[in-house]
Amino acid sequence: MGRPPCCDKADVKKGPWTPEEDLLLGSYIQQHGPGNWKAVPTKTGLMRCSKSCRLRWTNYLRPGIKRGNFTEQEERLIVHLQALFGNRWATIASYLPERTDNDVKNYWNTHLKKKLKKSQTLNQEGGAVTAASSASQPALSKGRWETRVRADIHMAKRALDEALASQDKPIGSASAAAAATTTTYASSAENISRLLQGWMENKTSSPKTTRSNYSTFTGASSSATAATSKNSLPSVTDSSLFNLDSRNLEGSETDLSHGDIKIPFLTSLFESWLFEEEESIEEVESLAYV
DNA sequence: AAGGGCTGCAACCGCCCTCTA
DNA sequence: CTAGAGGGCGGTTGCAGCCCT
Repeated sequence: MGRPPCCDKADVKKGPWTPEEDLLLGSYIQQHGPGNWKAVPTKTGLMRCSKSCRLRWTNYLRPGIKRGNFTEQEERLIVHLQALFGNRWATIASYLPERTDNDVKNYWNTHLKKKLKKSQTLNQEGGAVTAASSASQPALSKGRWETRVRADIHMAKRALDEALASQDKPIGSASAAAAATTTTYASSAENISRLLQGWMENKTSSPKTTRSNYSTFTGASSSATAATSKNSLPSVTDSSLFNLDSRNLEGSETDLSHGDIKIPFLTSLFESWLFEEEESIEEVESLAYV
């Protein structure tokens, strides 16, 4: 007994989006901005469900989305964040502003899972313990576990810093992204024109027009993230991050309700750890994975 | 060269949360 | 306070392209 579907399935088109549909959606959002998704299909004439429109925008048409291979730093960041937060892809993706949660999720499921499994096997043979495998380790004492979580946060933070430094690009947070609305929609015009151009080229010249080829044309500028800087990293105290309801915890591979440690405790712990002086980092790291 | 299995990713589904009337 | 609508999120599926035999 779930909710009724968001739209009448009989009238709704499904499957891959065409360039024409993308153009319609993109130009509508450029004019009106994202939101009020319910109205989008009727206003644009798209025979798509409102959710499908939102998904297409957030995962694909939205400016500032980086496509293609993940860098080693992004990879490391995902591994650390996954160890910390479990499968909360939206949270993890918020630390990778140019990637969507769907991208991160897909990358995890198709690449990193296998990679980690492989390295875990090697580690078991060799006796080493990696950060990524820590979630599957036997139960730790409370103090030990705290130390490990702390080290994880530090490592994640460091990986993020490294990633940011190497990108030499500013990072966006949800609130800052909202503030950058004007820039965002300005750049979507460029996005759409590139999209169409690519589509035309594909139609005329490419013998192997694929869905993914088409997809690459929507790789857009990073202007959506331009409004913020490295100094305004998304805070772990964001309600989104600590929206640790039962569903989230159940699905998480990292047990944040470990033993007697309750979520409010963790929240304050995270806050204090992240914003206090960076003391004894070496000590923390040396203790972390023993 | 062909075809069967595998892989990667876009899109869908359904549940949950939040907001508003 | 409550119910319903809209939006967000994570899990899963379907299919196009690739790879291997």
